[in-house]
Amino acid sequence: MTMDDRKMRILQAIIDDYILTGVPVGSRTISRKYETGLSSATIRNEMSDLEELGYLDQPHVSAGRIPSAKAYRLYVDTLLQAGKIPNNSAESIQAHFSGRTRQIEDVIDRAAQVISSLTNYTAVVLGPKGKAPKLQTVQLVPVSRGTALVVIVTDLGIIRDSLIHVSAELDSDTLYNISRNLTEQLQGCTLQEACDRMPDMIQRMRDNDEVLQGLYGFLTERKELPRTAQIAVGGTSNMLAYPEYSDMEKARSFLSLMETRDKLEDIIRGNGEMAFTVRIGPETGVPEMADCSIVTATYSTRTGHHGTIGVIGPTRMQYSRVISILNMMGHQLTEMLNDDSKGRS
Amino acid sequence: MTMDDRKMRILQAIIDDYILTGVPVGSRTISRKYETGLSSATIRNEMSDLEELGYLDQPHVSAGRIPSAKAYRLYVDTLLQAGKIPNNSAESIQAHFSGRTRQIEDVIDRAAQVISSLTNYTAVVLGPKGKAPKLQTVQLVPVSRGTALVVIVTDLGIIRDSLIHVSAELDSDTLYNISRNLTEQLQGCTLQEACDRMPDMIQRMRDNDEVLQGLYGFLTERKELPRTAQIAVGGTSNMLAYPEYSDMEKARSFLSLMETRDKLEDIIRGNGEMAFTVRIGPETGVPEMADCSIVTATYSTRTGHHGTIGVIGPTRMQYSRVISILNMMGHQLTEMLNDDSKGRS
DNA sequence: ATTAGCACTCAACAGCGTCGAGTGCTAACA
DNA sequence: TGTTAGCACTCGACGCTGTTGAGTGCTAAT
Repeated sequence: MTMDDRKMRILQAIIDDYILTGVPVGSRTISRKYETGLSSATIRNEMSDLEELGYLDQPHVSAGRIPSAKAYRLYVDTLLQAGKIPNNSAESIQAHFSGRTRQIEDVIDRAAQVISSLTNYTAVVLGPKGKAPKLQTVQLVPVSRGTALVVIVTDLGIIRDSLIHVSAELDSDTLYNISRNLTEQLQGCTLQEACDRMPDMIQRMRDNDEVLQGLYGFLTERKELPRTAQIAVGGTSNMLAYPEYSDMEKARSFLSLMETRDKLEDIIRGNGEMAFTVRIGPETGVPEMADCSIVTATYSTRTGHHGTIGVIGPTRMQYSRVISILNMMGHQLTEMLNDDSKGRS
Repeated sequence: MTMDDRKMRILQAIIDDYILTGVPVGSRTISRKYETGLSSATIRNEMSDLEELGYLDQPHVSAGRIPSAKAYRLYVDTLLQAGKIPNNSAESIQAHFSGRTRQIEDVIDRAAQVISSLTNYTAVVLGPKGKAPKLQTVQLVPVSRGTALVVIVTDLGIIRDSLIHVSAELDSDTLYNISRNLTEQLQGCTLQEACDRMPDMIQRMRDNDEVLQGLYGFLTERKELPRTAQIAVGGTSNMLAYPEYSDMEKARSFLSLMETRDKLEDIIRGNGEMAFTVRIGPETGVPEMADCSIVTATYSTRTGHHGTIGVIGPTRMQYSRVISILNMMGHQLTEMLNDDSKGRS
């Protein structure tokens, strides 16, 4: 027995209906609402076949069928092949980003909110990441007598700042000179390389021992922390609205997963820099998400780093809608982050 | 009829038991577990009195009693009067802050996590706020040809940064000179004052028109945004574990409240700078939190600004434990933020 | 190949009795 | 007068039962 066109259409109808209602769908429903040409009995036979082929599951004998992960996979694949991604709601996404100057954190945060409110699922947005960021500028800003703020600008645009102690005598000008010196010597280095070079520099620049030591300590601490990358989550409460999560225990474990940002980042970041990823149920590799799907898209910055935006929802997700929205949002972010007049990367 | 000592002890016992179990408590339980000297019948009479006085509610006639908000209020008040705040777990809080250099955001975030994991309730931590922050330093850091990063340090320590456009000719030194100039003129101003002065300055410093314009735009946008103050939430999923929230709809509205940071800030920030606040049930003024309590404490920075830490839990919260933990944490934060060698304010 | 008909299955739901925790009242007691 | 024992009563929780309805699978007819 093999998959023919009619089976395909019936499967499609079943999936559509299930996505809509969330209730196991029976042969009668399909015959009435979708495939008008056939009687329920015929549909029944086809459904029986589809079950044997692994596309349908039956919660129990006298209930309707629900699509299996395999069915969703097929569904999504044909969806993507056909390029059936509607392009509506473009302007509405833009409308949500009204302000002009924006920090990357704000943008990410906002994006997560917009996506979640547009989709009614949970949205996750990850900041840009990729090859090791390169130093562009190092600057020491005097704050008060004896303390200075370290500002480090990388091509990722991530500013890491921290107070360090400096001797009280160092005035603004001196700090500036040190900064220029440092910038010249370290420009283009990765954080790692900068760390490696510091001991050497400390040797040479005897005078400003204390400053450099402080900076060194700062760098060694920060260099291994791309972990605390920007991550924003929106609409976690949306998931509770779906009957899939009417089980409290499930809901709890899901929410607590959303709270542990580290794990969440691993899950979302996932496989590389593909434009799209759709992981369905078990494909997510996360037991807590056995009946969730994750759809991700990427955006990129001027400097060639990639960020990820993702939606987490029940397996019976409105895939085409979600993919469309993520698509739009990806473009929108890429645009915003590459256009300096509006934002910064 | 009036409140005597025995009634008080019985009420105490009822509250303790209810906090422990979450189940309406009956006269028999009290007679057996707590007030061994009296029979259940006596307790019953007393409970009947307590109900009449408004300290107990009866979910239905043949169930036990549960404490009313008024009872919790009395309970907490006597608790605070007696100064019965245990001082354990001090070291354990310290242990959770291991790293050295820390950004305020990290500290806040971490604090929320620590509190929520220690209490098993939901924790909210607000960054410092108070009188309008005063400018300390303004610095323009060159990023790439034609763009510069604005770094503004205030006595709140909040660094607001944004890219602005500058003419490509301006090199690092020029930017530095402008920065020094700006710093000299604006030091000690509030953001508002700085905004007011800018037009004047733009007149005078013709040369650097573009830079100042950009800065002006930046300031006007930022000055009204103490709203996006730092706020961190931890352990929202904890609440789902309490039977109070076994109702999905309630849980959802609670979670969605936790997601709208603006409202949340208003709720937590609450009344001024009192060392402690305990708001019980209706006292919170938030309908979604009709059966929640909110306990808050404050911490302060070297510069006299105050931040707030809060715990949100069911009305039958372990008040003494929570208050104790918040107390410790408040001290800990105050200490960390005032000690420059460990953190920065 | 499709369809109509029929027997069968099973979750959901409502009704019913039982159980047990808890109350309120009254009468007896110290 | 305050305390206690006893008893009738209430009411949610639980388990059992029968009914209903959606849905299937099979078979025979078209």
